[in-house]
Amino acid sequence: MFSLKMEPLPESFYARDTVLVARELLGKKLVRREGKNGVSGLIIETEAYRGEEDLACHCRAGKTPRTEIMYGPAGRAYVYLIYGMYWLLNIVTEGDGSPGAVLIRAIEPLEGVEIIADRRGGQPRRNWTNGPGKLSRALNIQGDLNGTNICSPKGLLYITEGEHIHPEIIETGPRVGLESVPEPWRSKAWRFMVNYEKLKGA
DNA sequence: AGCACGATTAACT
DNA sequence: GTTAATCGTGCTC
Repeated sequence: MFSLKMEPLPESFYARDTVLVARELLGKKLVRREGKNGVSGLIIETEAYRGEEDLACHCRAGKTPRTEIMYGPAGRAYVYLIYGMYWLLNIVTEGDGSPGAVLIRAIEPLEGVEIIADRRGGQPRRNWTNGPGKLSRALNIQGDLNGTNICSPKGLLYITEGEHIHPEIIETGPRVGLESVPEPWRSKAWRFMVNYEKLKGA
């Protein structure tokens, strides 16, 4: 039986305020398709990066070859390499010409757990996908996915409805790793997390 | 052309 | 708590 919940979220979901999209992505299901294999997880942590004025956003440098994707239509993957070895997955938000993106920081594995276990071998389960570089390793997300349209049902990467998250188990705080970023951007509470222990207990 | 550094992670002491 | 790994990007010369 075909389920509407399997449909990727439409571009209109992402073409809204970046901070709102970051919050609403909690509980959604991130799906990576690789041939006949599928790996997925529930999004449990995100961060918003919005506009050229946000000195933590790569867009602070304006439109460059790297940031160009964030100036285009919403619902595309912005994937970039950091520290020469970790790929980080973002989803482009806002409208054409208004740059912004949501960093996916952590997921809870749902499907393809054996594949994830292989790729994250040697690590305890709780450390499989609890960081942006780790989840990219688990889902085989690399630079070739930069620019991918994540609204396509046949795509290599997309997001569907997942679980409803009760507001009481959502936590917020400053974004991670911005020690050298000036205020007020360093302290903006644009990080959103699901308290997963409470989620499982619910 | 050269350089400093980063939205991180894992392995150290 | 501390630190190495490793390279694309944006800025300076």
